[in-house]
Amino acid sequence: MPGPKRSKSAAPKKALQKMTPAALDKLAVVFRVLGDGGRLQLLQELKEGEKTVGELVTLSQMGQTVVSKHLKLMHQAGLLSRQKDGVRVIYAVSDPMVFQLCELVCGKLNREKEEMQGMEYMI
Amino acid sequence: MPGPKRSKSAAPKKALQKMTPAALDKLAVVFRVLGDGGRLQLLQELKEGEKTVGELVTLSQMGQTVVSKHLKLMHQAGLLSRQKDGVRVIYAVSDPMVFQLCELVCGKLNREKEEMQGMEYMI
DNA sequence: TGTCAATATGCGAATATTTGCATACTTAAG
DNA sequence: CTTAAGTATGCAAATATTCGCATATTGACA
Repeated sequence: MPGPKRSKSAAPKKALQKMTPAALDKLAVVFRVLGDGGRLQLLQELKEGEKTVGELVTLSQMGQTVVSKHLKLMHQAGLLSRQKDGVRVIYAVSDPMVFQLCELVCGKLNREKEEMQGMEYMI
Repeated sequence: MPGPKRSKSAAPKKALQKMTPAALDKLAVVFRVLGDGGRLQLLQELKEGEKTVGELVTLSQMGQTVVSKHLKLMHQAGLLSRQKDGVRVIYAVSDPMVFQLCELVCGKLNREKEEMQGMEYMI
């Protein structure tokens, strides 16, 4: 019996409603869509305002096909709105929440970076 | 020339510092780690407090190997802390920010769901 | 030292994602 | 109707991720 250093009962306190696996999967989909540098770059460009696919291709230096597919994915995930203007298609961020998400994570990453300052002599 | 319905200049307003592709990739990694239902389930269990690998295996119904790997990934991403207790290993959420992230996204998903209410007769 | 429990890791199969070419679709204009 | 610009899509190759078995590692204890 590996030492009783830690009580076995793990706080069955509140019985807070847990999300079902299906709900967690939907949540995961959104995170996965954000989990690509190229898509984050497009979001960054769209932060300044709505843009057409062509404008995003120019700005991002990515191929037209790839940009189109990234935009489609983000639109399907509900992150972007889509509006046709003649032959062009204008995409825009549909909910600024995405930027809050990025800021939260960036904040954490920056905090981690700071913790590393002055540790140049670490083994 | 497809109609000038929309001005060509796309607001070169603020020149707000954009993140480099490398920085965006680091951001993307964190989102990707959150982009898996199994890992979100583990985070959900860990919300109640630190737990050992074995406890998480029991709670999550996932295989030991998979749980161990998910935990390793989240630890590498800086989401979990890791502490040994004899032969056991105790994991805990290292920054409650992850729950803010989940709540933000869940909020959006729920808003979308509500918008769908009363649309039973949609085509 | 030998054994057992808890956790981690190497490896391969299954699966999913990303990318880009070629091409199809759509709309405006001649 | 034909053309051209802008965007989307089918497909296949490259790449990455997930999963689980078998096995290695670690620590406690006899």
